[in-house]
Amino acid sequence: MQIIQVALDIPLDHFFDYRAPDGEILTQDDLGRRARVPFGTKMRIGVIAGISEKEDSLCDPLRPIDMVLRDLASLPSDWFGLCAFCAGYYHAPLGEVMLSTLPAALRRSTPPKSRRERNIPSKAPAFGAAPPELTLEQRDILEKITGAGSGFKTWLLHGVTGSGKTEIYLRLIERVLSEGRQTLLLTPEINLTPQLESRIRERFPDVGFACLHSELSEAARARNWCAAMSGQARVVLGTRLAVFTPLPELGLIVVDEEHDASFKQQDGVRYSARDLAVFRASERKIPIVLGSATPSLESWANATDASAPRRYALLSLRARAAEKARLPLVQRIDTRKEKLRDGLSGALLAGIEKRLENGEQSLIFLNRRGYAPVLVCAYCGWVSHCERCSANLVVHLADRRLRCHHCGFEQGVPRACPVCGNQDVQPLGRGTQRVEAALAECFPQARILRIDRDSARSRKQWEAFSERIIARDADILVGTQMLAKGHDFPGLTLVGVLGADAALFSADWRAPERLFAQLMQVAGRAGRANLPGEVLIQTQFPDDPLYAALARQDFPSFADHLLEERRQAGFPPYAYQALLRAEASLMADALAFLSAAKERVALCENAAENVFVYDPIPMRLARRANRDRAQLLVESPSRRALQSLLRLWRVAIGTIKVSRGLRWHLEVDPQEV
DNA sequence: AGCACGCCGACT
DNA sequence: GTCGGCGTGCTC
Repeated sequence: MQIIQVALDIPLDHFFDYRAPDGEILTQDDLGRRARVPFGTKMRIGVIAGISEKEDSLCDPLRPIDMVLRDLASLPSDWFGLCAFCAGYYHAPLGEVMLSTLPAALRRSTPPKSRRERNIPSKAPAFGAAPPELTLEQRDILEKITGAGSGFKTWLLHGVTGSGKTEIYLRLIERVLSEGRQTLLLTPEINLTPQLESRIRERFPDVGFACLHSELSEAARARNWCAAMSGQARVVLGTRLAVFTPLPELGLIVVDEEHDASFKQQDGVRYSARDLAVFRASERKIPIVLGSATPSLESWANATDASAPRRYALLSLRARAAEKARLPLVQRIDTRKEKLRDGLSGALLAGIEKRLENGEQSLIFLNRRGYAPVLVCAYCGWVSHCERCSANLVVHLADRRLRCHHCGFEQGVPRACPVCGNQDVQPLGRGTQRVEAALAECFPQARILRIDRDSARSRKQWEAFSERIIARDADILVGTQMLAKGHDFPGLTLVGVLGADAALFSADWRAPERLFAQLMQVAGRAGRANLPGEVLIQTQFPDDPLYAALARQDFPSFADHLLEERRQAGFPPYAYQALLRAEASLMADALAFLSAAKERVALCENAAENVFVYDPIPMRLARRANRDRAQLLVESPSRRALQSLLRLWRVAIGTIKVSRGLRWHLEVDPQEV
């Protein structure tokens, strides 16, 4: 009798055995097909992961598969390999990995009808818009990549904004297309970078193209995913979830903005799409290009560290490619010496004034939305604290609400202090709304646009803003990191940076690296066309090496400096980490669970050798939405050692009796510790 | 993870 | 007398 192993979205490490549907015999061709199976009292969709033969007498009484779904081709074996690697490395149940990476529509029995074909692809690639002339540097880099052949190699392409990374991607894609192979292009948050999509479509108008991201409708996602799997789509552009898309003729992977934190999945299976992409390229024996103006320190170390194996090859684009455009001039404004008006220095105000006179645009970057981060009572010291979180409620004056940015709780802004009744309640600190208001007062004639998650909620709104900016229908832009990504704004010649200092002294030791990347990115918004750009950074610490390196636009020396610090401190990338996180209604329960887990490390034979286990501690945001959160860090200089401990440890943790309502999960290579 | 089974308190 | 609380254990 046939035994069919079916992967189901159940947090257990094994598959479930079924027999074939009555009167049917499955073939190897059914491996990788979806199947509807009875499970408990209900039907579920799973993936057929194994077919074997066993003598009838040895078989447990198995339930039959209800139906093998043959509407789609079978999932290919390299897809199984990728899922298995992901499950193994991130210690997630394999069935959960396999099912959660399928488009939701395919996890149901009746996937959406494939509607009329859109952008019918012709197999022969036709090329559209004439490509721009390459610079010497670009040509050199392309020669290096193509000269290395079509086998596995990881390239780290380091190039500042505007240096022409995208053109390199397009040329590589062109080449891969002409070889009859597919390209997978991963990008962080697609709604902020619609111009990448349009550039690809323009350049390759007759080539099958599909994008994959969470803003697509369920049906569209399933359709595009199928187009990728069938080979109809030759170029696939997507966010992190697209790394799992089956691509039968994959010839190249590109990860743009490879340092971006959004490549790491933050819930469910906590994988890094960038790292999985490198694995996938190595398995498929194809090249992969990681591109960034500010590579992650992990990648930078892999490409430059002389004391470690060089896993990546570094390619640098130093010059801006576009028409004689120069790097922006970065200046620091010492706010200890200057008197500020509503947080704005005279130099910055003068700079804005000048741009207004010249009909150019200014951008004020402040990574804090809302009007003010907290409301305080000047009399009794009451602060607007969230009832459910260990965080303050942010003042949103636009709609007179206090809002928690962590749990969504909100209430009206009180007229008086809820504790002592004093009327003197004041917003403390500054967010984008407050800066917008201050600028409106300073420059009543200016057209000011505020762009943050509150004002640009959808891709549509964001695009409408973009169009207004490009049409010069705005003079001053105030915004968060949303503004740092995306479109080129040709009229923009001044970038002002406010409130960046906090990241220099953050408890999160990755904060400086993120700040540098953000500032580099936002600085790159200034002066892209023929107009030279200027960046003014307001700071109390103008001598900080971060700002000094930024003023020189010198990522390599800043990265080398940080890497040296990390090496001495034994931090990643010179150590490998994993976190065990727990959350419960009571902090004591979460901590008790983690302590029990720590004790069980001793049960893991000698796998704990060379692995350091810290003590359980409350998380930085200790309480969120009425749940107390704590974590336990484990760390090792050896990835292998860490992995072998995690394998045993996870099983041992599973034996801990947990009180109802306690949740836990393991996170490998955490972003924030 | 769901979902059933199961064994003890306050209600028509 | 039952409706329902959530503790425990299983799902091929």
